[in-house]
Amino acid sequence: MQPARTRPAPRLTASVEDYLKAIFDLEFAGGPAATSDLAGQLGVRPASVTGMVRRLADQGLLTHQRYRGVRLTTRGRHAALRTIRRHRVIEAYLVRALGYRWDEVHAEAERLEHAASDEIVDRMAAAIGEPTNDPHGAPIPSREGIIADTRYRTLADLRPGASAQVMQVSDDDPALLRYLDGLAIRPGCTVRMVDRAPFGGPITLTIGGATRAVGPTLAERVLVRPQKARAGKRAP
Amino acid sequence: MQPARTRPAPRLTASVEDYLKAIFDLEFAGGPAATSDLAGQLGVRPASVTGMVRRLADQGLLTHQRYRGVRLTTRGRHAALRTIRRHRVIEAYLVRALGYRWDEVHAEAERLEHAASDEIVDRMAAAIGEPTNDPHGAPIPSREGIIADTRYRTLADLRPGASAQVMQVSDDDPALLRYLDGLAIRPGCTVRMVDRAPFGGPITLTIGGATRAVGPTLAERVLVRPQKARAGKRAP
DNA sequence: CTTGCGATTTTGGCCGCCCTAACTTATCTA
DNA sequence: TAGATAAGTTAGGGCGGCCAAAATCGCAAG
Repeated sequence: MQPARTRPAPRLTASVEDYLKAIFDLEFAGGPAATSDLAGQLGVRPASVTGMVRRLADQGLLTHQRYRGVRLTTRGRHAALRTIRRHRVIEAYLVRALGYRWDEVHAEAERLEHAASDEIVDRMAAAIGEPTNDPHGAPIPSREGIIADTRYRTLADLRPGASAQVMQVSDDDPALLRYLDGLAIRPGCTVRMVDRAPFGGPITLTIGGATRAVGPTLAERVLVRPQKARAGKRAP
Repeated sequence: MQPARTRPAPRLTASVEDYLKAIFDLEFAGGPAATSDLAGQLGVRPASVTGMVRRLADQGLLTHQRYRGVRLTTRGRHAALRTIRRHRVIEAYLVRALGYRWDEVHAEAERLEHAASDEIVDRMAAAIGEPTNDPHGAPIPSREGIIADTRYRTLADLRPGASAQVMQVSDDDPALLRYLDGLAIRPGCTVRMVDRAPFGGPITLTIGGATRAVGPTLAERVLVRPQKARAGKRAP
């Protein structure tokens, strides 16, 4: 109600925060974010994206080259990281403090991230021991907006015989998460690629001694860090 | 994005929830809620209230008699009570689980109540032992929308010599809450009216053995339940 | 019964954010 | 090099939610 004197954080709308998050993700996946990709990610029409992009460019949150996509400015990136921090801390808190399952938290956090203050998010983080990653393995940006930008490979990239540690899984599909849980695929676990059939065929893995077959779409959604081959681990 | 098949809870906007809450409060304070009172409570212009009221009447959440104020329908009252439950559970949770002070929670809850699901609110309530009242003493509606409607008096109504138990204090002014805290006036404590000066003069009380003087505006914001006089309590 | 005043409503406008339909631009391929 | 196609943008609307200004109503006092 009162006009801000110094406007430290002009409080963006939920929609704006969603756009910035989506642009951040697309930029992370490589290059500038395209209008149609943004539209797909956000569930709106490309025309709506064009309109919003113009407003965000006016506010200095991103730069836009017509027909060439958008890039976040420093301000835009910081705003995106604040929202991402809120989202991921909330996810972690829901699991660790309120007993949610990892497949239930994304939707809830998607709404709470726009309403929760930085204050409450910091308190949540403190209450669960300042986690560095959300329940799906995604890194949590610091209060200052610094995020680990480690690049992982997907499970689908592993060569037969290679072992890897699962680092992160995609968080937005509850059914996928429940399925992964059943397979015991979760951040921190170790998997070994046994065989990869061509033409989108099944991928055979061992996870904790058990052998499982999964499809390529699932494998692409699991990020891993390959492990150095250790001679004599299993067959001396 | 998908059209709801059965629409169990059509998810109201934050603004609509605020209107319903405000109408509920005004109705509780007596009679139908007037346009200008609503405008004052919500911080908007009367013209805006008229417009919104028309929409809410169309949705069957309230009835409106032109120039005569509004009343909630059963549906509207239930929606209001769901929001109030969310608000008060969140306030209680912030204090009991995240270490907030009671003067800090109102503003935070005011935003979170519109984003939090009934699910998370129920989990919060369970985590802190299903509280029946929020930190300021206000009763928390049940999951089914039932709320205790006990009517209290204000501290200003007490006669000299009368004792009372503090039941509830108004929650929306942080400075008032901090001041009350300093006076040790909080729900559950016992106060005794010593003297009441006329013409808005000071009100003298004893609280836990200490004698304090407060103004009438403060006293009107403290709700109490008068106690039966017990002979020989202090002066046998 | 009339008049005046405060409360209420109507009117018209603005902004955010979304849509469809139609048009423009970039790029790829024949 | 000229389509064809995909991607992006413009134009024109709609709805929610707010506002100021103007018109209207209810009621009480004369």
